[in-house]
Amino acid sequence: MNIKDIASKCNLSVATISRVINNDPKVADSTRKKVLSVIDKYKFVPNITGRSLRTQKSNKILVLLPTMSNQFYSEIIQGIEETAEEKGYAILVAVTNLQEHQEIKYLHMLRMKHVDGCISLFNTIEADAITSLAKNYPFVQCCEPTMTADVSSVEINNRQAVYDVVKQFIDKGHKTIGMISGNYYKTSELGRETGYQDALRDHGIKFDKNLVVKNFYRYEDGAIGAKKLMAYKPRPTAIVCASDSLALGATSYLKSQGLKVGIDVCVMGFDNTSITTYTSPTISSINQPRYDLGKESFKLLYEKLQDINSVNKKIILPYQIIHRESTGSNN
Amino acid sequence: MNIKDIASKCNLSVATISRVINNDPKVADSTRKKVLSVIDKYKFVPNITGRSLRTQKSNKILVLLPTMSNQFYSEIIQGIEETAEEKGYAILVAVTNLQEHQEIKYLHMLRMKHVDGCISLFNTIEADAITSLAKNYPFVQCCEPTMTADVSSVEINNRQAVYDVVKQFIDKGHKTIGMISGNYYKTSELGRETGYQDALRDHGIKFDKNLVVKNFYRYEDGAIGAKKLMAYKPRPTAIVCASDSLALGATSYLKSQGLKVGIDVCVMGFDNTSITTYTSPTISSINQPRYDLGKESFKLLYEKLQDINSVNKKIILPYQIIHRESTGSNN
DNA sequence: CCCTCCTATTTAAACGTTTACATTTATATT
DNA sequence: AATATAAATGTAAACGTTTAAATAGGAGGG
Repeated sequence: MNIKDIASKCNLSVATISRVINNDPKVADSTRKKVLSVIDKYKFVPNITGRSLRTQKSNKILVLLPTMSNQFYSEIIQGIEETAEEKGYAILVAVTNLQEHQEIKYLHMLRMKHVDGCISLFNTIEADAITSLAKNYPFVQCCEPTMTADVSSVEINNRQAVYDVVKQFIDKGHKTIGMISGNYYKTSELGRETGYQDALRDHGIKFDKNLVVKNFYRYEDGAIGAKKLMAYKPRPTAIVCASDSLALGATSYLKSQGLKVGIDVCVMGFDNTSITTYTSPTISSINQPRYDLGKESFKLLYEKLQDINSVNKKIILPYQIIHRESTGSNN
Repeated sequence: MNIKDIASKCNLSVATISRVINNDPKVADSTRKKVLSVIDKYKFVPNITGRSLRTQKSNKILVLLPTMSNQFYSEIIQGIEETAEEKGYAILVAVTNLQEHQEIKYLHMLRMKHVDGCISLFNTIEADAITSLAKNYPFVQCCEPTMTADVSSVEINNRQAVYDVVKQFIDKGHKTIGMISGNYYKTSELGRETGYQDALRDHGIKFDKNLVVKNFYRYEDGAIGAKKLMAYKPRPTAIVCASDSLALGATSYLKSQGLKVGIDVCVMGFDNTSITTYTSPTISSINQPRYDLGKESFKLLYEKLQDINSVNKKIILPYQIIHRESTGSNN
């Protein structure tokens, strides 16, 4: 069943059928009604490949993830998906596992026209490559824009978020505050570390690099980080972590040492993933507006899909600091 | 740059170029070499849409997920992806959020020929619909085959897994064993509950439905379930859960009541997601071979892609019971 | 030198759309 | 009624491939 079959059943040309399908106003109401009824009767659905070939559009966009096993991305994808669907785009999710060759392979889909555009949650390729990619293809970075690359992006103000948290700690009387971070050396991570340093500086506390432990983002690394920090003299009374898994690992180490988390030592996570409420104590965290990060990313991409030469925008969305038991809150 | 351009640069017809691209043996070695060098020189990549239109194949398969926010699916998808790629298939991930209309929408991609086949991790539509779908399109169910549907599937023996766990508990002297399960009433869930009942029966313990609490699969439901079970007289000394999140919730409730998990009460989870090692105590769990579940699913799908009339197979893969602190293990 | 039989290559149709352009039909204007 | 204008519909090319069927070019046999 194709458009030709429908045409012959309607005693019309394929062009008219196509016009009805595409809501072209230049077709008589009576004709339109007849065509629609036949389409409905035979449950005809236009072949997307034929359409793609003719229009040179796939109406698909690629969403590039570093990993599937981070709960954080789930809601971002939902935000992208629902917004994209409204505009007639389907999404295709690919996972790089932080492998550059995988990333390159998937980005190739843009050049091969398998997809019309791409929203990337994490890139390992260098800034120049990103800039040139973004110049030639609809491309948006979400949460983790590549520094110095000229590209549209959506993120939160990571620096300010950690700044606020550290300031709150200081205001509450904490004098020795540690940080457990990662070793990706990417925008969000560096922003968070800068926020930490800036807050200390602005409140008259001297920065000591021994109070910042950098490693991977795994649970274990949180525990290792906490152990190192607890060896510092005087013992830190607050720790801000660059992810929830780090905060969780840190918490577990602190508990194992008989320290009361939220009383003896406060711990702040990052991303507000659901795991923060599954633990004892529950973990305070910085919430990113995940759904909206996805939604705004697609909106930016859509501008590029309409006009590849449209100006690159950098969108910053608000975050929230959520206090739970690990920072002494009881709710 | 299309196949025609390459042809004219080679002074050959498009047919020959196409043959080279598709490794057709009926082309002279010298010609092949020349064509390949030109293709390489211009970095030509065949347009997939043109090919799809002509061959009536998309070389894409759909992977249908109930949710993105379950760590469990991540590795299954990886197994599918890597196996699919070897055969030249790309995967397209879609999320139903357990909404039937979403599921129907995505399954429509099969009929619309957007994808050549589908591996589904969870279906809500009825058995007859699955059977008829599987008869007409390459379709495989992974982990959660629809009962009574005639369809290829891959899963573990859920009944046996729980049977083994309960038997181990009994062998260790436990007399009162509770279960916290879900209320999906799907194959895996019912299998797990049957395993629980059968193990009790086979070892002379009378089944009491008050020792099985059914609710959602959320963390909270684990806590609620544990609370109910702890009210039972005599107090259960072991609990087997239908998921890790339930086990986690149960554990947190037990701890809040001053009970030592792994000593006073043993808790067993299901799926062996990474969270089981992030908690204190660490949670014992039943491991499903996730990567292989994905891999074997694609292999089954591939048989269907080759011949839609090939016989439906049911593959059962092995599981492992992983003991951690929550069942008294100390490693 | 002619014929047969391969092998290598070309030709042209087909896949299912969309759309610029051409044509027909209806309506309005004089 | 004749003409101009607008609206509705039709025609045919184009998108980039693959692949039957046709054809050309040799090699080998007689």
